[in-house]
Amino acid sequence: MPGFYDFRAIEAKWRQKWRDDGIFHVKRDKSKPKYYLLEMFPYPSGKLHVGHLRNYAIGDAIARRKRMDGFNVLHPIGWDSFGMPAENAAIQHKSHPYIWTRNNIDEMRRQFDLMGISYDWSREVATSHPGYYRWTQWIFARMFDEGKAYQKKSFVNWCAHCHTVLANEQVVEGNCWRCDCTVEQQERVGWFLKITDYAEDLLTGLNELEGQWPDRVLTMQKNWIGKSYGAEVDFPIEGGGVIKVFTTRPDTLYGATFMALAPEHPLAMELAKGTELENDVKNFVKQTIAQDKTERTADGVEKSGVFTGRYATNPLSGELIPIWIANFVLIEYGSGAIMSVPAHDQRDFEFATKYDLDIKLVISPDEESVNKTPEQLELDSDALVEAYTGDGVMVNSGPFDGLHNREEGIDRVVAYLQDKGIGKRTVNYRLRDWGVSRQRYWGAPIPIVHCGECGVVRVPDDQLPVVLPTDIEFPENGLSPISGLDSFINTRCPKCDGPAKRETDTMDTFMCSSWYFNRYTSARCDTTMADMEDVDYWMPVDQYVGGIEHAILHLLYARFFTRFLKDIGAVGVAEPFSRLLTQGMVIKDGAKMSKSKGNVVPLDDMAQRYGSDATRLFILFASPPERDLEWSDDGIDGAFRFLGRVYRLIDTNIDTIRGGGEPPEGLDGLPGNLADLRRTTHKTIARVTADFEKFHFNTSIARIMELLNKLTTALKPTDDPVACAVFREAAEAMVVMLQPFTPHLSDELWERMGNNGYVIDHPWPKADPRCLVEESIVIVIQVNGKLRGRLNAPVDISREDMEKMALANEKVADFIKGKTIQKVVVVPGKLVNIVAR
RNA sequence: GCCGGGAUGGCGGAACUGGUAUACGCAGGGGACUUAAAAUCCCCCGGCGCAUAGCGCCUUGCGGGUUCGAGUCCCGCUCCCGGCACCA
Repeated sequence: MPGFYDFRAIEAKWRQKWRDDGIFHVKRDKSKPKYYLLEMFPYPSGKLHVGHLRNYAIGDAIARRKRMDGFNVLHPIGWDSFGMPAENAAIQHKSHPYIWTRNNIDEMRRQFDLMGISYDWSREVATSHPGYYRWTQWIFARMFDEGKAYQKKSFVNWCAHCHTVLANEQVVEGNCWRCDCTVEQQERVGWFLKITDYAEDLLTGLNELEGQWPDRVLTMQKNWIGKSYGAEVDFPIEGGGVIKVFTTRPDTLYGATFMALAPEHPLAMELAKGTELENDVKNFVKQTIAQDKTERTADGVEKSGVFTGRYATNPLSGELIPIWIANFVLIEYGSGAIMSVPAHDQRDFEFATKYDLDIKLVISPDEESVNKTPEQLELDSDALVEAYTGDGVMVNSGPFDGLHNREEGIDRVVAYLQDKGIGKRTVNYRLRDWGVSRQRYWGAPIPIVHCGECGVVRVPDDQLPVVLPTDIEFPENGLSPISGLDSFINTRCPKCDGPAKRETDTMDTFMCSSWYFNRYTSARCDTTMADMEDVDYWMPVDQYVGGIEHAILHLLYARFFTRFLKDIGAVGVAEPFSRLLTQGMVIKDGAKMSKSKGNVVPLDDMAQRYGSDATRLFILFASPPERDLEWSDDGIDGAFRFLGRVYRLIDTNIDTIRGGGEPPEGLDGLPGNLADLRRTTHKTIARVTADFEKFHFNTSIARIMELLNKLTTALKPTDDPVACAVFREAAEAMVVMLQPFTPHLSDELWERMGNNGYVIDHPWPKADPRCLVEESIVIVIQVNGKLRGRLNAPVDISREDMEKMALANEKVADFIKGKTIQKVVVVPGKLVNIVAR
């Protein structure tokens, strides 16, 4: 049946051809500029829905377009296939995570292929494959050797439901990022990566990403790293020892009237030992630590504390100040101890008021305060109803009195401390080391052996990978199956060959995803993590596409890994992702589309009803990429109708189109209607090209729809070779520009129009400036800024003529009747505004 | 509380650098084709008013301002979304 858009047959046919010809298979080729386009690889959770598709449809459009621009495009895909859902599903179905994962990967691979995404499947990786995690372990080993991976006992985030430790980045508002359960603090031994060694570098690196990454991602990372400038100061404890504090306000040191330790601080219990307050302290510490962190740090929670019975000396004023333990002091920030300046810090103020501690004003907004007596200043302190956190003149501060706190005070106090050897200028970061031990099974084993003789020994490179045993059973108690698996645990020490035990914790899966983009450059390399020549050719990723939810997690970790890998010479770049696009969520019925919400639209259904092309087209048309997208079942109908119209128009006029050769140059000599069509064709090319550059796919598609509307009215059966040529040019431009969105249909129509090869290998069309020339222009006429008429005028009309034409206009006359013309504004080639009052 | 982002027809969304607001699509209405329906094609479609082939007024969350002219710039609000939040 002519004109019937048989998308099922068309899509199957072209996918087969692409596969047979291996057209997405790329090789390193130094004669061509490279372009590395990457979408964040998925966790293989099962069936894909249209919400998932968005990420890949955006990436594919860019990858296809770049190839048309002559780039050697690397567009790979793989699977972030270690992780808890597989393990949980396996436990539930009495199966094995390996089976579950493999089945899901097979299913998702099929669906990606069904969508016609231009992946080079020969580079597919799966993080749970020993050929991959061998190199994750290898990187861990390098980190161990460089002192960047270490073991320590500390308070860690524990999710009882998931039965594992979580990194700080994986705790969202006190809850587990996966299961949303409350996270508790537990003291445990675990492995950490020294991401803090890179804090400064990760921060300054953000500068070069400005304009290339979304601002909000940069801001979020900056806040997360949380750099602050200040000083480290030693406070001697009466009776021996010192307490180190970090402060951003050395200028207020004279006002420090007490100290406060975090309950977890090692000195907390020790100081109270032997005093009559020992029991109170013990109770308070126990109670506070037991409290979960959200509760303890929640908004409006009252500050509370307990006196240790001990004193320290304020190193500047020489006064003895009491040492307290306070719930609002955090062990993980700074040194876990603070100097408290109630007059100038709101928290300290509240605490001091509650426990009746001294408040000493040392910064005054009022210049005259310098001349006040100590008694008067004391009265001022008593009069405070809240902390004064602003700037001013230093008072009550010995030799520093009279200095402006910020302009001079901070520097002078720090210089003094440094001089006396009791403090120094320093910066402090909020970023903590990354805890990577997981007490779960389905992850890469940490390549470490514990030997009674040699201690902690890393597994030598030639014994990697440490294979995750697959012949396991899940114990009832929720523990990892390998934690009690003797055949795995018992081994020999690589150093002394004595009996030793394997580490049974596995790695955080974010480690697996922190370097995968390197692996794609030489996915089957078995001598190293990635072949150096390939990494050098392909890295960095030119355009990364993914969800905003990884603004900190994955994107920060990957930046850290890349810096480390550069330091050891394994990669050549420090920043892995030159440009980042974060796509919005797909919303249905007011909520993010997700399996757990039960509002998913399965991809298979859409492919079956409308085809892959229509599904891809709609998801790119409905909203610009960065914004959220409201899924509409009716909307996809429209996309499908549009493709049907494209198909029908070309199919039913195929002879006319095929009759056209190269159109003549420019617009000269073309009859009006053809000149008009040709102008539209080239204008559309110009606009689609520009919009695509900015990834405004929605408007790109809208322009192509306009071209179709125009061509539908213009295209008539004819033998005239010139007309045929103009029709053909329009039809081809449309089909070629649709290729990044609807590749199957484009190739089909391209072939029918008598062309060889694939559209993706055809260059993106160029707008010919000679075809953009307008015959006449519309001049807008306004009176007092209001639209009163439009006129056709020659393109080269002069300002004077524009003004004359406007004033001669009847409508204008009506509106200026009885008024005086005060001014005439002429915008050449655009508009005339007559100001009459 | 602090830091971002946003608010445009019934809906998703357009609008270059301050210069024709509502492109494109959806939904809706009317018509053609058909025995009928689907599909397709054509027309209409922000609101109000009137002397209704037309004309006028109003309209981009609210209130001001700058300007010949503001969806766009400035000031002050409201609401929504996201991030951070006792960070010393």
